[in-house]
Amino acid sequence: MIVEQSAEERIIAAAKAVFLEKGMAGARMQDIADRAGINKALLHYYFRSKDKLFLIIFQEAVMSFLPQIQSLFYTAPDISTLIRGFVQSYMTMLVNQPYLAPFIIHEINHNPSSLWKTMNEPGPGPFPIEAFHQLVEKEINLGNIRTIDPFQLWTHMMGLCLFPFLGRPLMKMVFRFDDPQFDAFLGERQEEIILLLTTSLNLNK
Amino acid sequence: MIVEQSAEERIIAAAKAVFLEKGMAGARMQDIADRAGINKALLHYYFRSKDKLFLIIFQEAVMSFLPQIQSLFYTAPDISTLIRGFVQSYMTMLVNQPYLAPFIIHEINHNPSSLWKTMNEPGPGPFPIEAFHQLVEKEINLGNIRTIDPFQLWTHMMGLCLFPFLGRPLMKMVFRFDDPQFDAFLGERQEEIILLLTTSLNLNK
DNA sequence: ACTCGAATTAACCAAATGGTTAAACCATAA
DNA sequence: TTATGGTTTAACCATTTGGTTAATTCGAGT
Repeated sequence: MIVEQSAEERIIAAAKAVFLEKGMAGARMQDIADRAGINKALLHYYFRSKDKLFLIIFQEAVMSFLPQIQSLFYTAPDISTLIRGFVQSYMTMLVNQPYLAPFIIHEINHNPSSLWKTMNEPGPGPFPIEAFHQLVEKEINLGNIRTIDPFQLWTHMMGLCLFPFLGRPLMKMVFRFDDPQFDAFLGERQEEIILLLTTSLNLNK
Repeated sequence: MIVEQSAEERIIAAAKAVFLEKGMAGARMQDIADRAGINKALLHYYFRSKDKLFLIIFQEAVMSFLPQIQSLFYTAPDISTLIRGFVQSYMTMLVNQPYLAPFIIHEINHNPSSLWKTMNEPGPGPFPIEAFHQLVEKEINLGNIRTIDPFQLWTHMMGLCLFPFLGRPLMKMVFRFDDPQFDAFLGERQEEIILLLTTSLNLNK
């Protein structure tokens, strides 16, 4: 059954699809209108310009995954819990929205300053890097993990999880995987990342 | 002193700069012409179209780093040597050409099929994933490293090295780093990646 | 000095693209 | 029934953009 949807909602959905696939520079207002099944003028009636519409989509994209991740960094009692929780929930979310990460990263790369505010202000708030920093240092002092720069560890966690989604087509070429094979690979990857990090940090006892 | 450069060379240099910064969709032929200090018609005189020019730049970009990496994967006698050599030469190259990785990955993501051939044929040849596969299995059988899927290990190596370059602006925001701080972070990262991988693989003896 | 072909440019063109306008449509309240 | 106000559209506009043309400049060979 088809759910009733207002024109505005259909526009948002269409814009999201087009922007995530083509990026700001590659997206076309006409494409969005066609996809939403409405006249192009209606786009400008609801959202004044391409930039305005893009900003809304970008904010929505950021909000759709940052908050849940951030809460983990605030609440996790120890590194082991944080790593497990992060890897699992982050990769699950990425599997469900595979275009999200490449989109956000690409747009930030091409317009860092103007999109910065968007990521900090009202919505998600700034990333709680301090909380993570303190947790890591606490664990080091307790002798639970080896000495490591928290920034390096954060980058490990992010890079290991994100890279397969940023470079999926490239990896499919190199590995000669089809989509099912790649998805299986992603499924196995969660435990592998957790294993890699915990063994190297001396958490495996 | 200014080195004499033919118009064609200046065009290539300008095109490289513009394409790497803005991507195919965001690049403008007029920008390239201005940057090269020549008339726009001359672009089409030397290179027929934007697509043709783009393809040349893309191929040049791929060729400027794939070959040296590939040779490592062919010649390394053991995993330990491969990891050290790869991380060091790969990250050095990325530091020197920070736009390269985001550019290639983004363009492949947006046109996988048509750029595929480019990456395999004449130039670099396909990535030697088999050689890597065999090396890893040999080391596992020799008991030198723990059991691990070679594809996962490959992804670890790539992701750990590449991610800071793909997400640099994002990370600068989260870490609140300026450029010197981030570069210092990158400098320390080489040894940290090597440490992470070797400890987790039981190579630290 | 002159010729000839390659290099270079100003001017131009057609299509694409973001955006606007004025009219038409349509539900609802008086 | 008919105002009324929000919604939707066809037609249009100005600018941008990739690409072309025809003329001009320039340098090497005669």
